[in-house]
Amino acid sequence: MNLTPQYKKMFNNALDKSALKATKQREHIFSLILEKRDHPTADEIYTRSKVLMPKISLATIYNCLDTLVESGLIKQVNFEREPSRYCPNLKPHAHFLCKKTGKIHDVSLPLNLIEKIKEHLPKSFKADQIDINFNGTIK
Amino acid sequence: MNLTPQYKKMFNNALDKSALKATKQREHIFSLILEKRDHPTADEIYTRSKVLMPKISLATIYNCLDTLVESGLIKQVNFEREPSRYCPNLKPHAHFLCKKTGKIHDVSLPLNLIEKIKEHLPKSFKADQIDINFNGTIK
DNA sequence: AAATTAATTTAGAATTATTCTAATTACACT
DNA sequence: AGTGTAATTAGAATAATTCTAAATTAATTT
Repeated sequence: MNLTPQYKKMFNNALDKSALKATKQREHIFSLILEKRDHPTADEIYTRSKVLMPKISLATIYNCLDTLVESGLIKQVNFEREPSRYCPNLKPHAHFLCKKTGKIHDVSLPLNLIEKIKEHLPKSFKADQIDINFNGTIK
Repeated sequence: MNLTPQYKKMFNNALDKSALKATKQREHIFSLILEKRDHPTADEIYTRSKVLMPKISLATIYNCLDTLVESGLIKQVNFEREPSRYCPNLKPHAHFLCKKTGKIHDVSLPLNLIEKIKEHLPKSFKADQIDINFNGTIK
């Protein structure tokens, strides 16, 4: 529940820019995602949130996660039919899901590689977002 | 419900290799996905299947789709929290979801570009699959 | 600082996609 | 044709997410 001054500033700016309010719940959830960078699901975030904020509701978790994604503070990660996960890494990167452990790992990618992939889009396609997801195992 | 001889052979081989049986339902669903290459959901496939096979059940649709994916005849495509979609294009390609129309488009990619992306994985990461998904709009 | 207003949170119900269960049917092999 | 195992089926169950409507709160105005 304690954002560093930089993150606090980032948090306020991002919400301000999207005309969203800085609430205790949003800040708490953002800080939890920053703290343990393990791509938690909404339900895991719900459990962690209740430690310090026992009255928070699951609907609020979903609402807050949506607004944090919308304001660009976190990213939503989706693998197949699994529940959505959330990630505070805003640098260009891919995700790797290990079948054995079920854990997701960030794989950083150079921006110019991502640009290169985008070059294969037809001219009329304007991409807002690109998701690169690997499935496999880690020895 | 009529596969060309090539696809029929491909269908039988793929199921054989995985020790799965060639059933009317599996063949029907495979042929529907090949026929209208529009990335349908399980529910859309259910509706289309019932035209010629009115007694087919939704559970069978899910079962068959899973076995077709498992045997490598089709690919499963997932975008965010939307229902899974299915794609018969087995060439290396990405998917582009247009926000305006909700339609998914194939974007073919050279194999060597995909190899290049994989080079960024740590040595111990063995990728079985890579999904590249764009979100955006088409003018 | 109190009042206002619109956004946010909340609990619980509702929805949606998907999976499970247990009985029936059909494929592939002899 | 008969046998054994895998697949299909209808319907119930589950899991993740969204919706609803009332209560609360943040930010703004007085």
